[in-house]
Amino acid sequence: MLPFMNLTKALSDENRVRILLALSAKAELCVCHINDMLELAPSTVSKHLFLLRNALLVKARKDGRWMHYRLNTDSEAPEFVAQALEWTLKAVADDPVIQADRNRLEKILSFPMEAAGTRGSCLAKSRVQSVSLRSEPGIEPS
Amino acid sequence: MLPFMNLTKALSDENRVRILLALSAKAELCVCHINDMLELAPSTVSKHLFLLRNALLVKARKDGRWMHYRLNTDSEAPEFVAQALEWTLKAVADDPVIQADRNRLEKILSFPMEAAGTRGSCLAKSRVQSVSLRSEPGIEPS
DNA sequence: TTTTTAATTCGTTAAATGGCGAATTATGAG
DNA sequence: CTCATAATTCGCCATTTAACGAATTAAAAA
Repeated sequence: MLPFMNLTKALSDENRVRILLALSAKAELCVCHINDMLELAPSTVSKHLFLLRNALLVKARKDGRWMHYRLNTDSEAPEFVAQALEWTLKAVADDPVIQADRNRLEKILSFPMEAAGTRGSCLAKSRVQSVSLRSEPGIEPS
Repeated sequence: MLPFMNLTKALSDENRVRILLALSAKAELCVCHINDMLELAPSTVSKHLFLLRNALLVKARKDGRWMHYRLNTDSEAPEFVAQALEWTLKAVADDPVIQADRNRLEKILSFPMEAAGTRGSCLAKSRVQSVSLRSEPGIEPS
């Protein structure tokens, strides 16, 4: 019961669901990018990530001083976790909030020094000029 | 987003999950039987049932002064609700808490006036002699 | 009609949860 | 080594939520 309840509790917060969907779009994200996307304090995001990890929904990889999170789609993952992910991603993929997040993420990831892939990115935070959270789809690229 | 969050919040409480699994075993249950099974105040159970209904996980049918709840497996139910039910029932079906609930439910349902199916049952509450909640499977029939 | 009973609604309380900032830890840069 | 930065942990506050009992509503029984 406990693993299942950890999972449902993890899914019961909107910001945590937003994190999962961001990860579904990008395969792997640095914590600082998630911070930027959610516009929440790092300590808050850190707690969310802990709960997601505790629920086995995500895994973390340390790279220097950066932590990269990804969906736990590994084969060791329990089946009910895989099903939860599948279900969740499908259920909210088209939601306006999620679509706006995707747009924001693109902006955030494009900042550092061209598409370097991984690295040199967390300075971006100070530069992201408040892209107006949760504006509807047509935010205009630039 | 809101319908999905209503759903995950509904699933994030253990007692509500227990209700769902009880319904999965019996197809339809009177509120008073759920009260007995959970050993919670009627007002508490009522609120749980409201949240489950709000999440579209269950439906209610009024029969005289009794309310019968059942899983929402109707074809009108959104697909993500059906998937949530399928996922949930499978994930915890074998859990000790759920198994104990099943045993308790059998006892509770056997009380009224033989297997009348629907009716005359809620006097049972005062008669159920505290069957020791959450004892492991081997509770002994009688 | 009056009484009893099933269920819900309402009001209150205690516990859990989400949020933040400050302090801490770990690692790379100067 | 010293400083800066990414992330986490800790302590606190505001909000939410689960639980209860009392009051209310609805329907059958007396």
